[in-house]
Amino acid sequence: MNKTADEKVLQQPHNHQHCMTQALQSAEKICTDKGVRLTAIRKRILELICSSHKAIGAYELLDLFRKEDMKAKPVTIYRALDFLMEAGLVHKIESLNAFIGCLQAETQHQSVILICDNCKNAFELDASSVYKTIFAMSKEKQFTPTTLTIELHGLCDSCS
Amino acid sequence: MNKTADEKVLQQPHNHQHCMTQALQSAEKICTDKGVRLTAIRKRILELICSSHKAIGAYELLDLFRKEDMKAKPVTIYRALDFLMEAGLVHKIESLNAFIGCLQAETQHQSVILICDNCKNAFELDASSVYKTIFAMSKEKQFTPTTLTIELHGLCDSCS
DNA sequence: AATGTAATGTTATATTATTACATTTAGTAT
DNA sequence: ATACTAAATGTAATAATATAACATTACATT
Repeated sequence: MNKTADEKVLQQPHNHQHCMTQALQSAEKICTDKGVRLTAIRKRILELICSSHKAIGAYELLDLFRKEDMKAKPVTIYRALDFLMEAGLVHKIESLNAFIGCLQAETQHQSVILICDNCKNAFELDASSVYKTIFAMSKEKQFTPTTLTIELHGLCDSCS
Repeated sequence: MNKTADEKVLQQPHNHQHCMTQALQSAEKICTDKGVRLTAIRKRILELICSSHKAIGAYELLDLFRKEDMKAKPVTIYRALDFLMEAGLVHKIESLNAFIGCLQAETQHQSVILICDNCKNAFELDASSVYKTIFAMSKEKQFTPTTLTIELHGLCDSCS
């Protein structure tokens, strides 16, 4: 680890404000299309998640959110997370019990999540071919696949 | 779901006693080779895990183990699980917070875990090619991979 | 038998997540 | 505008999963 964790974000420096704006716009569009409501709480929690590319835990989110809404409880966060995941705006990283914002929520995608164990930045890599292979393998075993989770831990460029 | 969950186990009926015997023999061999101790607690917890192919939670294990050792505590189980995972004898299913015995602990393997959401039976499918692809993809992004988790939920042959 | 290390015992607590039910809010129909 | 309805949120409690810290015991080596 010869670079500081935040020296770069993800693979390359980027205008993070753009990520935020993009995520929020996608959220509005997706919710409108689905006919569901992106309420103030849900929107704010999405913003908090998307404020970095680091995986964030539900109780970390709660701490942040409480600064603005003292009466927030764990269930406030979990409800919002459930909604956002259902809408495809947020993904849960199972191996961390933490959450990240999705940068491609409007696009159908099948991805591997790369997780840097040093800086906790996590990002998705499209891996449709891998999905295809795994689904085919499972069907050969008479398995009917539904959800595939692929998480790769390691060190990102900045942290290695 | 037109068959009962236990009508068949995994993909085909099998002599489950053989799985147990095999797992325990592997465990002895692996521990001897590594120079670590398969104590009574560790062995018994491995047996409990391997008594079926269903993913089992730590507290379920605790309940079972307590029938034989009233003074067992959560940490008793977690310590044994840590040991068994370190030895490659048990895998954690991250998306379930549950554990399964490994049927090929002595062999180097890179696998996808197929998890039936009806009967909870889980089994590994070798997927080296998929690992290769994902590792290569990640390296292209200057990511240094360590651990890859692949979990496929769905319905097994018996339950679909 | 004395020693050092690994394993286990014991208590407490941290972390993650859900259930149940009351109340409020927002959209819809009248 | 008003009443109705369903969705969202408030609130309290608790369930489920996991770890920390320190004391004691067992085991292998000398």
